[in-house]
Amino acid sequence: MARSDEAEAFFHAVYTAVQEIPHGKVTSYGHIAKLIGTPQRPRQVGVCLKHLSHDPQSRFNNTTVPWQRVINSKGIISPRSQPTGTLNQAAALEAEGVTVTTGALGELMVDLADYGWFPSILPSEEGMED
DNA sequence: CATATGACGATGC
DNA sequence: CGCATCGCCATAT
Repeated sequence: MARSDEAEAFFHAVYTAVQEIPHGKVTSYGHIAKLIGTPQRPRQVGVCLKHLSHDPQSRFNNTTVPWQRVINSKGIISPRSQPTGTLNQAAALEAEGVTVTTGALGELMVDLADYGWFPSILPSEEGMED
């Protein structure tokens, strides 16, 4: 157990919330952060996905967690370090029926008005493990 | 252990 | 309404 329980709970919360995203829909890092009760840490949500295990044996990995459905609040796929991953994410989204538009600068945009998934935040619903 | 960085977001101007 | 800066905090070096 490398990470503390608190961090592990955060990771778990993020992955679980991401799995709640319906097929063919997308949401933002900030919204995920709000859903799990930490609206001040949208960056950490990205960290969780970056650390997402590639091990098919793991409970949460890049196959069981639809990380591709998580983009930034601008409706643009976050241009991380390499364009390959970004393009891979766009391809995965299109495979689900999500239309991805390529901007003049090569930014991959998704129409949040059509594919955005922003459920109401009910504290008694997400934070019910009391 | 101190500094830098990042798959973000809000705010200032 | 686009760009600069700050805040947030786990990881990396």
